[in-house]
Amino acid sequence: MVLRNLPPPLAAMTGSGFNRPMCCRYHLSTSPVLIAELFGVATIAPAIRSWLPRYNIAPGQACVMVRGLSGVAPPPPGLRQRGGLSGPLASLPCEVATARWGLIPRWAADETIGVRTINAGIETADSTPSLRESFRTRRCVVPADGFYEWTTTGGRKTPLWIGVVSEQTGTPGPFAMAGIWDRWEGPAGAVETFSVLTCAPNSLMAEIHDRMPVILAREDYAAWMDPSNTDVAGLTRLCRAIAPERMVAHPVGALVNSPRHDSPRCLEPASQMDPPTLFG
DNA sequence: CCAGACGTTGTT
DNA sequence: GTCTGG
DNA sequence: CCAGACGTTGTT
DNA sequence: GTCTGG
Repeated sequence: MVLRNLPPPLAAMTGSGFNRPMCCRYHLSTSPVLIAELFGVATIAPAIRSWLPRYNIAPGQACVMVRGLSGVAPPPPGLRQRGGLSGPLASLPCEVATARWGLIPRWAADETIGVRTINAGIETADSTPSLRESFRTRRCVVPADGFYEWTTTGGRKTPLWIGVVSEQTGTPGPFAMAGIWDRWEGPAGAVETFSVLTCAPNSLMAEIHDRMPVILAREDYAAWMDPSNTDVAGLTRLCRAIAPERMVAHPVGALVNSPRHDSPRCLEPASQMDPPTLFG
């Protein structure tokens, strides 16, 4: 394999491991309030206001999502101005809400299907029964500050942190993974869940995996989340890999391996010798 | 028609 | 709910 | 994704 | 080895 897009030390330690689900851990340290501000979202669900920064989010856990609201008129531009609402979603009624990672279709007999719907391939999202209705009418974005992937070299597994460079600032910052959601009525009440869409990888991600999460361009947020948008072909076209130049990756320590560890140390760059061996 | 599945990934 | 298999 | 469990009985 | 929990 030719490794062109990772820095040489990173390229040297990546191996061929292409048999895992995609994007199964991620990091969101930006607060929902700031996400709302950056995205131009007017509504924040009360339950999400107590969200604390997370550095190691795993499937099955409560997460943050942004979704379009049906039957709510957008505020007129004047009111938008007075409310200080700007950003890519200022013209679309949206809310920042919470949902569990692992989509449970509304018709499911039990919630066990949720362990297999962490990701949804864009190639089949509009045809497969579990995902089709959500793809057509219940699209969302899942804000993140980074995600993790594991790469195996000579039997040794190394976690990588992967970030996305903001077009505004030129530095890694919050980004939006494309998702779909549903609401399932369970014995203990309603459960809202989501799945992260995946697509074919760009050249950087291809060194690590054969899939990558769909990361939306800011100018596409509103079209993606508009519940009245029925242009399936157009929606599908939005779900393509972002440019590799907009991604950064570095190895991190084994701390992140356990979902019980959830601290800023999970992000800390590790040397390629990490974990240290007896003889360095 | 009913019954049963319904997902991701890749299968080194 | 919606599709496939029988 | 990784870590960790992986059984029986029956149930204040 | 395989499944669940996080």
